[in-house]
Amino acid sequence: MTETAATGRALPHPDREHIRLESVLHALSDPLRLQIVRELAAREAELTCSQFDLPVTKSTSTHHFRVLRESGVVRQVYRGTAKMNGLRRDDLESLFPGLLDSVLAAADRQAARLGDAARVPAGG
Amino acid sequence: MTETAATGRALPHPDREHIRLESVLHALSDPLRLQIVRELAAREAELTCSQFDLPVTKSTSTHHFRVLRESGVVRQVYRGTAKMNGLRRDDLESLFPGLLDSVLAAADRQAARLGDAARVPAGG
DNA sequence: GGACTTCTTCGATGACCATCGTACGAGATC
DNA sequence: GATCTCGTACGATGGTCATCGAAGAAGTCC
Repeated sequence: MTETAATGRALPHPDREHIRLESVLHALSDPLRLQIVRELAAREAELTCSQFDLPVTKSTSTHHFRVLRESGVVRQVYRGTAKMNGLRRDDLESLFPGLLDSVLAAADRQAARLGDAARVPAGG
Repeated sequence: MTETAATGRALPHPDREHIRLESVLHALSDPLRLQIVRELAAREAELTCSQFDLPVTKSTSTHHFRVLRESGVVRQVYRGTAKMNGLRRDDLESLFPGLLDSVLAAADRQAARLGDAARVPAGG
């Protein structure tokens, strides 16, 4: 099958009302995690952890995804052996209107300004 | 005199183009620092360090103000023995349009939601 | 000049964090 | 069931960070 596993392992997520601004800002203040969120936003789709080309080992990668999940920025769901990551846009928008978009726009701007372009903007 | 000292001690600030989004987010991700920024924004004026009622010692306070200054969030200027703190609204707005306001609005919203009200919103 | 106020600097401390490597667990495929 | 892929868990490590207390520097006021 193709939709077997999502049932097996469940991951702990904070409820919408437990998401804290400080935690979200902290999650986004790491370059790697900000990068992850930017790609997630740019693709507007759920992505597996391994689809991100991160310059760190898998352990470290797991760590960063967990920080993003525990802060309420992303939602993670198992699909077979893969773990799908999706931005919690609705929850964030409801709690902090405009915040995520401001941060994403700021990140795009800064990337363009610093020449880090060719990463997310166009969509690869 | 009343405007003697501003000349004496100068404090290092990042130029506008050296302000990094990640550093700003990191600076804002600490509850105490976010509190400082909220008060600064609410009062729309420069405030001395001691006008903030922070539940920490002066050393710690100095530390937090320095993080805010070095990340480019606030501008600090000596005025006699006091140190005036002002939000770098223009610089931040120019670099990251809408970001600061989103964060401030998010902070107000969260404070209201969590019952931390009576702090900044009304202005005392 | 002496006392007072305001903030700084230094050293220490305990917490947290980003990183790694290795070993393991859960599904998928054959 | 063997094997492969994807991600987790654990332990270690080096770095940063928030915090404090005590001593000091800069300015103001009498």
